Amino acid sequence: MNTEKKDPSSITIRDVARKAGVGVATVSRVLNNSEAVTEETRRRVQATIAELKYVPNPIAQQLSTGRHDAIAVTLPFLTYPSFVERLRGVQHALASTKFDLMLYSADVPDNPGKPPLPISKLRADGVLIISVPLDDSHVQQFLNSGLPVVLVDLFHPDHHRVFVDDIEGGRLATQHLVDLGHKRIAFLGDAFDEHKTFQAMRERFKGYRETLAAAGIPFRPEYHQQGPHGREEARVMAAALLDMDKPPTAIFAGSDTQAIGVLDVANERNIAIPQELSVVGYDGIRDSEFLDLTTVAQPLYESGIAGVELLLAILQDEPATPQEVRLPLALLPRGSTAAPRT
Amino acid sequence: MNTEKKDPSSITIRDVARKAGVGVATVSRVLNNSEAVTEETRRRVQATIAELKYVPNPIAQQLSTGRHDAIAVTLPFLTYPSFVERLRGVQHALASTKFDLMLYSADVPDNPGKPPLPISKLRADGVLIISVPLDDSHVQQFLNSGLPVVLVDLFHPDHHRVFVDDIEGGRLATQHLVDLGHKRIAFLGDAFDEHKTFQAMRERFKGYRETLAAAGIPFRPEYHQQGPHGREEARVMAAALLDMDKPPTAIFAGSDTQAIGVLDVANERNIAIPQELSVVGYDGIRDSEFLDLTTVAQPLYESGIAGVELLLAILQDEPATPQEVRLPLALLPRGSTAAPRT
DNA sequence: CTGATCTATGGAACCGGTTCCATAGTAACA
DNA sequence: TGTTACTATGGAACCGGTTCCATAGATCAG
Repeated sequence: MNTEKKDPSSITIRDVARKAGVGVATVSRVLNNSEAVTEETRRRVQATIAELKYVPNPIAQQLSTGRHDAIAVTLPFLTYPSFVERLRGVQHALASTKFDLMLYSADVPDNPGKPPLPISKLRADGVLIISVPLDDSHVQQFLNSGLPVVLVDLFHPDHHRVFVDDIEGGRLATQHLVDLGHKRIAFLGDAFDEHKTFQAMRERFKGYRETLAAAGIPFRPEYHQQGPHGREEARVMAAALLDMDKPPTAIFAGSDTQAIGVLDVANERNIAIPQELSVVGYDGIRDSEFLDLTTVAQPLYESGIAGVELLLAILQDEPATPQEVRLPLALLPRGSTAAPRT
Repeated sequence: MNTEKKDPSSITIRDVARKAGVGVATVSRVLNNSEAVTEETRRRVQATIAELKYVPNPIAQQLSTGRHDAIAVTLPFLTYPSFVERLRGVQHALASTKFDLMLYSADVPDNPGKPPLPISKLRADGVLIISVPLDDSHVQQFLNSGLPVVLVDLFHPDHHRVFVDDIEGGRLATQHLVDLGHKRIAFLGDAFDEHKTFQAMRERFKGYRETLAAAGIPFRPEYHQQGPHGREEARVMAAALLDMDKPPTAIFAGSDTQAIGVLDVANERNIAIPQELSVVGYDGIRDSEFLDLTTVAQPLYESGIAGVELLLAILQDEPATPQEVRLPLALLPRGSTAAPRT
């Protein structure tokens, strides 16, 4: 529909070869500075390249080499700050490489159940899957495709991954509250899903229960609220907790977003934080600092960087066994937690 | 370095042609369901394709058609919610098309002055530039490259764009404060830069001054604070305003992020909002709702959608003159503004 | 019934690189 | 000085599609 575009870069490698009086193979060698080319011919070719303002066509390079020089990144729709923060890390890490970043959203509004990406037509050398709960059939597709995959914030035994120890994180948060003297500690988080790769919430909960048990505090099922992720949804769950006859004196929320929902409710009801209610979040997003929220900080930005680095390493070596990179967690005690009133 | 990858998709169009007993041209015709192919041969070819699980190699398609089936999106590093919101719109709009999304960050920490993207090696059919202040030399490069470009939240006379009327937005915010009876109205925003395509802040300021003038309120230069963007930076500017002998009774912040910085300071100093100080923001990010911040809402998500739609339309038609799509603004009066105390 | 027109189809060129392989020229060795 | 082993280089095949162009067979008009 458009035959004669303005094409300043329609100069091909053959034009360069002809003008420089060499063969195309030699030009190609100069471009990839491979093998031995006489210093003199190299200079001549380079001069011609500069003169003609020749730029190699990346698509042709891809076709003949089989490489794409691109990484596909899938992550949930960018509604939560933690995903964005991870993506920033990915972007940063990729910026200093030759790889481009192809972004795929796993969950487009129109099409909630859609498989994250059409693997067969993926034009990338590797895939980074961040926080997208995949079910087994998708995981299998990736394994079959032979495309290198790195999971971030996800777990599957057959895949490389970058992770934090969420059980430990659950312990850190809960132990902090126990240490402050709390006995009535609630957990507010996402609903669990057995069949998915996203297990973080389950593990945080596990750490919570272990710590309660170790402290000799019985687990009270009514103190465990679970529901869809989101600030609004968290408000509803927090309200349910605070409406109880014996409301908790501390709430451990599975994410900062949810913790902020708890703070909203406390604010509405004039419940003093931390005097009347202690709140701990999880993630360490930027807002947690502004809100003076005690939280278990995980290296979000760094996880993006680590994911890229791991993927690039795998692209080179193709290791036989799944590689794992563990990132550290840190409890950041801030103003939203204190000893309970006695 | 890796000669024999597992290659389930190493079946080529010629394999299909041979097996189906037709020519490659016919297979190609079936793939692109172009021209006339007998219903019978079509079926036979399709059966063979299914049987062999043949998937066309996208790179080869790109090479021969010259298309990329990808859109490059450049935007500032994802530090502010408004950029993310726009990106979400882009992502959503692209999801229902055949186009992939290649993400480029204009401002990588390591490399602040770096040109947004290496145009020559851009593997995309078009470019969407969102909120990235470009200087003229970059704009020129794009124009020379012949690559279709759409600007979102930016202005340049030679480029297509999606925009809001920021002068009008400045008027809306200021008029709202004037109508409430304020006389001492400050403006707090980014520093201007003549040579860039990002002119929004200047225009909001222009709307502010026009409205003041129309209301017969003299402009007081000391009520105009400008500095780098950011919540923290806004706190400093807000503090300067509130430290004055005759502090403003209302502050119009050029963005919600900056307005939130103002609220921070008010909160620290126990200045009652809106009784002692009215605050108006700009953008309508999600947090503005939670914070009950009066703001001039612009359609951020929709701007991403509109940008993609405009770009795709241009890809088809290549219109001779720059196209413009204007999106509406709306003042959302909320709890952060009220009449001044007399 | 025959020549003209149309339709479905196949072969081959093409997109623009990379790389295998053959070769001419030179260096090294005996 | 003759033979061998390199080295630098060019030609051509190749990656896997799309599409131009030629052709065989079918259809139609006179």
